[in-house]
Amino acid sequence: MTTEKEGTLHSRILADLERLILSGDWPPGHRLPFEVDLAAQYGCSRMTANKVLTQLARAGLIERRKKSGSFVAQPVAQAAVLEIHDIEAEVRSLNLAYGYRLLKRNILKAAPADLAWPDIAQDAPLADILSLHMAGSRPFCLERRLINLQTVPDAAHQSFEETPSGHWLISQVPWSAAEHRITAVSATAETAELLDVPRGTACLVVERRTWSPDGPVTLVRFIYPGDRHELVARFQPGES
Amino acid sequence: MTTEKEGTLHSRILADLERLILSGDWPPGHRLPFEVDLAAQYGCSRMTANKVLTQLARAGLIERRKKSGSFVAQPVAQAAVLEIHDIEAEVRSLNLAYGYRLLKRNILKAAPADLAWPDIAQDAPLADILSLHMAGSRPFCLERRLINLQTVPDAAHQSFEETPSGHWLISQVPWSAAEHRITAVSATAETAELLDVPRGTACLVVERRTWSPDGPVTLVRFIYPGDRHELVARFQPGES
DNA sequence: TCTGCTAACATGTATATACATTATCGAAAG
DNA sequence: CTTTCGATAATGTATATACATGTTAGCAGA
Repeated sequence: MTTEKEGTLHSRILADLERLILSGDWPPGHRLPFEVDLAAQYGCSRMTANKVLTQLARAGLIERRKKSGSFVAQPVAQAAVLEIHDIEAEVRSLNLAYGYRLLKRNILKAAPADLAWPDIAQDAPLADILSLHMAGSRPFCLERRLINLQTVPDAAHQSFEETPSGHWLISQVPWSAAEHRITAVSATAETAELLDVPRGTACLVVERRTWSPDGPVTLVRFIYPGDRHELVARFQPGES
Repeated sequence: MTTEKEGTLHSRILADLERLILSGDWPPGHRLPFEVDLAAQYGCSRMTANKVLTQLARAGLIERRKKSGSFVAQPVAQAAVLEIHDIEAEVRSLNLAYGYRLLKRNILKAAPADLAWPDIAQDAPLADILSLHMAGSRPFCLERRLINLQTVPDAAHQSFEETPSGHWLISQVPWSAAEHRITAVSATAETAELLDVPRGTACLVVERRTWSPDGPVTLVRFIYPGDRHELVARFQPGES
């Protein structure tokens, strides 16, 4: 009855239930108390219990069935949150000076042969931008970006000489869905030279496709020297 | 579950606000109506408006400030969901036969020199397991795992000759927090031989640390030949 | 026995209300 | 002119209540 936790009733109930589930005391499939019982047990109203259980259900920890009650969910496939940082912020967090260099910029009348973008028509007009992000005096990351000019026509008139295209795009396109593919490759001769690493160095490749409500926006491929970079993904059950 | 039906007031307001934000009609920084105004506008109570806004805030679409109001969030740091699949399921989804081979299994009285595990005391007893996951007749992924015997003492008595240690652990340790680090490396001579790839091949390395409520559970490093594997992370605004 | 209706039960959604919390602004005090 | 302090505005949390919805169990009737 006396839970040592401080704070709101809501968070106290939440913490209690989470602990019981995460610790395994309540195994998957176990039925938790009904809303009315929870309310009685904690001396709160059913609304409060309902909100806690709803939140647990959203977090995927429990499953709710009408008439039957609420049950501890089966531990499903882990979904970890991968934070894709802004490159400039990432460099600065390493206490290094950030630099940006535009290497190439073309307007294409059709998709390039060396970078496939499945969502795009073969003859879609594209901007094709190659640039380099620097950390201090060393190359940090090579960026190759295609922008769909049908969705973002203004990109055709941007030089991207000073501003990284990613920054500019964020200010243009509101919210978007994204998909990331992460692979490893050996640096080709060209890549190795641009990144100033030995040829064949293992590199981390992050390919991101972005959509806005209006359609595909951009495909961007980042190449990081693998020994100097890592992505971090965290999984906390019952977060938020 | 939260797949609200079309009819409910809650979901109608939610859909409306989401559309306004995602479409860019309300750009980042824009202040949305106060709870009382929303309630008036939709003819509902403030509680209902509050729940909708709370949900949008949890989804990361808006930011709430007392006294000031609620504002459309900046679409900056993208947090994408990385699905960490079970290896066996992953292999089977490629329509290949899954195979497992235990290569080495030791009980250590102290942390090994070649695989750092920051959360663990230097003299902690560990199980050290090296195994290979096969897809068809070819090596798919090399797994090196340390298990903290203080948290999972039973691991000392498991041979892991037939069952991958990951499967066994899931049945032992209920739920857990995890952190993944993803990097790229060139295959060492030993790695290359085990994976049956040329020496120096770029490989994707996924290192996962797992905690249970009782303490650190396991550190595992998966090495995939980079040209045969990719990780996928998706980001959908307004989920959960 | 099988079917179909009903009653109950648990959750889902919504309302009105109350008071707590907190950031901000402006006015009073130093 | 600066600091402090309180009023105010907005959100945060909680309550009691009401009715809707979907699911199950059990009972009635053919």
